[in-house]
Amino acid sequence: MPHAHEMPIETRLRHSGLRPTRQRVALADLLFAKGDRHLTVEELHEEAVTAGVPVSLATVYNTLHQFTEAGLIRVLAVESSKTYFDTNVSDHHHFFVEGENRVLDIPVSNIAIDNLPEPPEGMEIANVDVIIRLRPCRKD
Amino acid sequence: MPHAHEMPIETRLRHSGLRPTRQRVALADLLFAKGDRHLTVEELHEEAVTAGVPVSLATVYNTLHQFTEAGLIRVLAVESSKTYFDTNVSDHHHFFVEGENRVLDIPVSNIAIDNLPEPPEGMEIANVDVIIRLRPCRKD
DNA sequence: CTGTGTGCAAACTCTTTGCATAAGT
DNA sequence: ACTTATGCAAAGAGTTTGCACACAG
Repeated sequence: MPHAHEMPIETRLRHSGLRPTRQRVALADLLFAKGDRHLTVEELHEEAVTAGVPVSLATVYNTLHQFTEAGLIRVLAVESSKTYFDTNVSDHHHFFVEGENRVLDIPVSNIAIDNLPEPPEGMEIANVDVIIRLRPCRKD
Repeated sequence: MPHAHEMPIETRLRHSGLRPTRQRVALADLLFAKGDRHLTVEELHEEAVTAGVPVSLATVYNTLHQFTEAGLIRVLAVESSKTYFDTNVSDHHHFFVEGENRVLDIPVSNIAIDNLPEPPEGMEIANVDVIIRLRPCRKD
């Protein structure tokens, strides 16, 4: 189920220094209304237009980057052509369905990584991404 | 040290159905001569030109994809703008230095992943990628 | 009103493609 | 000779940017 948010979107935006404009509120609604999502800019833009919010593509790009900097969403590096944005910023990992280019959450409790290696001198770990790539089973 | 290869590059290419042309041999030499590497197309192209092999950018793209299909190298999805190629196709994971955009190998023996989740019905795991993103330590 | 945000179109980066020329076998 | 590869330039996808107009406070 979609997890309840602490405060209304307007307030969350304001706290991030973002004025709650029509477009930003509409995009945030689409992003956060239906639970955790994994979207490309193109997909969100299409949803917005379909939903009767004729936002421009450039604004979707800008907005998603602003949301990312504000920590409301995060970027996923699953394949090197499109950028995917994840509305779940908590610690978790992903399945990626090859061919379909679909991203699925893996609940963090399911994975344990042991023996995390020492980062090189002068570096610290910013974050650990695990991507499990899936393909259809071959039936033998 | 660079690990010894089983057969000369010419032969490896031929076994993959690739004619050992000047450009392909030169690129393979650059890729495999100095141990495991993580390169973008641009970087390899520049190396080749510097080394006196005036190969075109398009050919580097084509060649790296052919090598990838042949299983000689593999693609890394570390960030969604450039494609990185890894000359080490064995099972291992990566550090990614943010800011510098540098990729480093993590010896596989250092990481153990427990409780790999069940893939969804009809899917099987093709491969597991772990990317540990690094940033400079903050000195407090 | 004043300062931000938005939309559009143009620019930019990375990558792929088509076709004539060159190289491999 | 015959086939495949290469190079160039043009096209294509995704993304960013500059500037005039519109909106929020």
